[in-house]
Amino acid sequence: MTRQAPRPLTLRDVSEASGVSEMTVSRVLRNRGDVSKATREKVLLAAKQLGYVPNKIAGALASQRVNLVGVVIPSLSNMVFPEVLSGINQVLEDTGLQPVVGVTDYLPEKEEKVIYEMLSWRPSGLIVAGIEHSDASRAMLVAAGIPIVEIMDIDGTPVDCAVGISHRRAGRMMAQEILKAGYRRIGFMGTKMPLDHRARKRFEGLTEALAKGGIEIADQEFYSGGSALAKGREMTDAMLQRSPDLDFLYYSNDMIGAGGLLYLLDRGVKVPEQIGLAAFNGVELLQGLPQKLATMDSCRLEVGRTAAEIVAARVADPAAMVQRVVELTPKISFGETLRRS
Amino acid sequence: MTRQAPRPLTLRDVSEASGVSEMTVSRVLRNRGDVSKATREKVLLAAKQLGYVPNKIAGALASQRVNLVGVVIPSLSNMVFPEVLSGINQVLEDTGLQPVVGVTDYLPEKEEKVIYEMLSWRPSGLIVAGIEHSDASRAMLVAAGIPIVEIMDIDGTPVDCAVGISHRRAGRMMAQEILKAGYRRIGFMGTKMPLDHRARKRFEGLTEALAKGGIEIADQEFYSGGSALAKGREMTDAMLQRSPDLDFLYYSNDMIGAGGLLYLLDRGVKVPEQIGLAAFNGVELLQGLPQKLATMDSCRLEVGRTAAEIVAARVADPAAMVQRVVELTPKISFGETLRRS
DNA sequence: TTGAAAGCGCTAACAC
DNA sequence: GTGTTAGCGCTTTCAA
Repeated sequence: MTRQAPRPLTLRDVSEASGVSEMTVSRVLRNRGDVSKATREKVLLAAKQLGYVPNKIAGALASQRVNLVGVVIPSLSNMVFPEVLSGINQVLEDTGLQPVVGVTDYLPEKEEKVIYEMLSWRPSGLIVAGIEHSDASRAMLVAAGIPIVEIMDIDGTPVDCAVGISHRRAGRMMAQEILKAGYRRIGFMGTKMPLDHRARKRFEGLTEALAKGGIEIADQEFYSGGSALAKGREMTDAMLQRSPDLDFLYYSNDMIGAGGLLYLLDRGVKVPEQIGLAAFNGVELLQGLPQKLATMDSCRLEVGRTAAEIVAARVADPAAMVQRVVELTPKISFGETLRRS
Repeated sequence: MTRQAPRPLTLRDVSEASGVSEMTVSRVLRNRGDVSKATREKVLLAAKQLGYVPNKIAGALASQRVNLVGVVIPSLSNMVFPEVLSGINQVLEDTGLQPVVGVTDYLPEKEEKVIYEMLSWRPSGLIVAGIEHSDASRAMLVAAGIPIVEIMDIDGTPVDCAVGISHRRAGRMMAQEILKAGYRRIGFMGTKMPLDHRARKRFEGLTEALAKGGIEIADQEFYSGGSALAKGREMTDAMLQRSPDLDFLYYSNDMIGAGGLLYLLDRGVKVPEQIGLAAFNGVELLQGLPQKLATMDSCRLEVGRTAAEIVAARVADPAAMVQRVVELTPKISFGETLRRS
């Protein structure tokens, strides 16, 4: 039942097997410096035959260089974060840098822990979702002395760099479209927001811009946990029971929006004539719904790509000039659930 | 624009600041050995004031222990893998072990690269999705001398341990239900399968068991890329145009199944009377659909948890007796799209 | 083009 | 309870 744990191979083993000094073996394996073709081949052969896998721990300690980039995100179950990861991956793949993911579950204490753990591996850079952090987290980030990119939100003061959209502005933009379309009795549904700062900012932007048009949110409902699609149905049902006169429903994410849409269609409600709908994120899923939901693109892939590019540039040249705050512009997609004026 | 990169703090800095030897500082910071309360507090204070973050690279090299567990999965955009990760996380959280994720995009060459990179960090264990690997990958896994758990598929010979369901059996189980319900003209839709061994095995199990009932797949269609929900619609449309006499559609995953269901409901097709439907995975999303789709649970959370438990047990005690192959049983959920006999 | 020596920051093992 | 010594497996630096 026990698997024998053989002593892992070292450079020395390859050195002895090939009759070449450890130093030269190291050079061959890293493609550094000039090594004669003959030596190179001897070394490569020996390494392959032995099945040698270099020890990056020792390498990193000796060279003081680590090809790791920490990525700290709140969740993996919300599809938006894997998408950001994809963008990061795409860019890092060509740079020799490797992302290492940490998940915080939206908890500041856990974020502290994750950041601490990551920094203890001395990564070359760190990408962190959100621009709000505990004092302790900020202090660690500042002291780390590596490129830090805060992503997905630019409403605040970044530790170092920030890439993302303004969620307040996104909320305002949607509010303006809602007003322009002539909707007046507006209901809001979303996650409980104490810790989801981006959802909160969208809500604030929305209410602020609606207020300028002389309108207040007529009803609101929050959820946490469970199947978002099902929650969208439930909340929509509950809200329309309570406030049957609503003519517009804004959902803080696409999944609950999709649930709401399916619910209304089931009921034979005419969308967008009787009730208009809009959501947020622009997830791919929406493409398959019976009716296209109005939403806003949160630029997830581009956020990831840009953040990774900044890190890569700064790793390559610590003095590189990079734009400190990159604001991306969410595009509204009107779909078929928002009356056009 | 440049951020000064201060020399990172070392144990020595804490030692000097606190007037305690490096060794004792190390002991305090790791909660090892007996240290007087007074010393401990002096050290902790100094460490906190300086903002010291231990260097795990040096620690790992010195102690020959790394609290990392590699997790190799094909994709992050397919929700099933984040769910497995959740299970792994839940268990590892209490053990001091940390998952490190690598993504292969279903490509064997990339899997090799990812495994190689991971092993070069000398993790304490490795969890790999799938039981099919290139010879090179297998060789590395065998030679690593650490606990290896292959997950999500047990139809094959594991390198070390395996946890998951039998996809062949899952395919057979569903076929038996389809036959029992009296469906006869069956269409299959799924991803292109050359590299998705689990989907292929489900397909094989399905056809095999149908054959025993004297039935052959009447039509089939494969896709890759794009929004799965939308693809489900498109494929269903295409297939029913081509083979209007089908009375059952089997989808190799829930997303395309959901797309197909929405399509049929749009068209006013009576499900499951006119056409029966079934899919695979048991994702949460299905809860919000207008009609509950028949599916099978792939036990993702439990797979993750069990794999992590095995790794944790073997890390704690390399001689620990663990079950080599853990077969979980997928539960059929009949939903409302499969006629009951 | 190759090799030898020194040391990265920490911990195991042993002394006191 | 605390300190000292000797590496961990590599890479840097310098010499040949």
